[in-house]
Amino acid sequence: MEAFHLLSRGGAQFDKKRFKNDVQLFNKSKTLDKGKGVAKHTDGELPPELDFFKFTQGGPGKRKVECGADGRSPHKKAKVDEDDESDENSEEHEDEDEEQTASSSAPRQRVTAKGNNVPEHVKSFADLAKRYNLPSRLLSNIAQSGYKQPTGIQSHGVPILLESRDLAAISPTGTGKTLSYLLPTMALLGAPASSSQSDSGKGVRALILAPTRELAHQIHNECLKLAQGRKWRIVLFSRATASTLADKNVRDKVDIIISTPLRMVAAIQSGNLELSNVRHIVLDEADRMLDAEFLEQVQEVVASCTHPKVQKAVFSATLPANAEKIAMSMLHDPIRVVVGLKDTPLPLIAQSLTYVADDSSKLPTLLQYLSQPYNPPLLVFVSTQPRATSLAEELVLSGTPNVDCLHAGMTKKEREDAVSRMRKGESWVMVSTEVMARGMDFKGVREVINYDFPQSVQSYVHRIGRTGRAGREGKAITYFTDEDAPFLKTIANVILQSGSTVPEWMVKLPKPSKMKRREMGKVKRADAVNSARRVGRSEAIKKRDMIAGSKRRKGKDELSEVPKRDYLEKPRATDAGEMSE
DNA sequence: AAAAAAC
Repeated sequence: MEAFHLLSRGGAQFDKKRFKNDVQLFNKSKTLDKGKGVAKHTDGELPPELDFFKFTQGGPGKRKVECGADGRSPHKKAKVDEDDESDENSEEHEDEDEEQTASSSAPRQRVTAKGNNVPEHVKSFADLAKRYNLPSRLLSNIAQSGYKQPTGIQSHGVPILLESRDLAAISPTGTGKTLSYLLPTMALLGAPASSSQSDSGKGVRALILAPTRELAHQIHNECLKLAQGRKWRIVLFSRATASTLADKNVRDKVDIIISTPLRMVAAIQSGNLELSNVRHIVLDEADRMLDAEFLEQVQEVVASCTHPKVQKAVFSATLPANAEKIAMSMLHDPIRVVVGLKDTPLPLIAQSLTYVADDSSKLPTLLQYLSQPYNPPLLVFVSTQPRATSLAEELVLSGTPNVDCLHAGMTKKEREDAVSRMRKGESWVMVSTEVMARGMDFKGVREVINYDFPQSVQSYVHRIGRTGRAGREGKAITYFTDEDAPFLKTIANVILQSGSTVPEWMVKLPKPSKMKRREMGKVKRADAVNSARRVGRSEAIKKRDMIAGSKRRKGKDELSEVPKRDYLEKPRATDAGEMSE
């Protein structure tokens, strides 16, 4: 572990023996597979951005060095989606992203596009601008935001949306989905409603829905970057902004609303919102938006968008069959674009599983992990709000510096503050629930720990997708107990699929039986009842922050209270804001 | 299969 850390800073020689010992120390954990993640520091291995075979199916066993100097796979037509049988009515083309050059940081991924008359993808933003005559201001804002080459989903998805087609886009975490829908939406809106050039009718014209406030906020920020220099009215919907829209004159000038579903439903029902002029609807994290709890709300919002020509698009890194069915039924003559492998984490993320026997062994394991070098900020996922609060508290009490916590039981302000500390790099260990699992783009996050086992493959993929963003490497560790055993095989297969390795016995486990699942359900439910009380932010953290706050006012050395750990890297600021989902 | 999140 330490060896890895030193290596990742480029400061030491890779020592296999030492590394092996460390792995054994961590029980069954396979921290890194065959040097993944340290490849660029060892001789003879391709740096990840050139390692296209990471994107082939079947894990490392199949990794062969048979690509040419340009790294192109000779088997690029090989099908890897089992549900890709050809369809009489659909046109299909596949290719690997050709726009990516060897110097590009983002790796190539296989892209498939299915549907009628699929528009040709573009190779660069310049191509895009030329073909669709994009506003120059929009283009310069894209450049200003640091986007250089379109990612797979951008080069394929943006033309589809610009040609006013409906789209279901499936692209891995951290591959720039947000820009893929914001750019065409803004281009198609043409001019702000408040400008004289606009003849687009009155009222909101675009709607973007996301499952959490934090994500809506982040999308809003991205949108504002693209909007610079023009008088776009882009509203992050909240109780406060909703009430300002009660004024019809204000409402008519709004171009884009970004919101969570329930907030929209409330506004619609209050009669203060008119959606009949909406021309573009985007569901981000579409599978989440279409699951049981959100579906009705989303359907109500979509039904309120009564304009005859509404373009709809859904985006996610994961889209289980049932969610896809619902999504496709909402879309009109859709094109389905898949980048990489559906429901599969990025190969850039080195994944491992760590056995921790039972719940009480998790904390010692984590503390031991934190006592060794790690790359802050570290994101730690737990299953419930009370567990988030109490784990954060335990960590603070154990002397771990800069521990933070984020769950939906906290106040809006507490949540905003936590995200802002994270963006500033002030949080070194962030304990959180599923609320942070999707879409959040903290560029500095190199490590994710699933302290509690994820409840679904989708959850796993999204949680660990908080690292390995925009072509960077990442590392994800998942703790599992005896109780998690029934679901181990499923996650092990996902890990294998994305190019990390797992012990052989895991894949040989029997399929989880329904009996076992039911038993687990009982245990978990009892657990939930015991801790059902509403929890706020950890008292220990509040106290710590008060102390830190008063120190900050006196001087800038607010860390003098916590034990110095000079082996800790300085956390990177995580708000560079180039690319997000 | 279940918790979290949404107001």
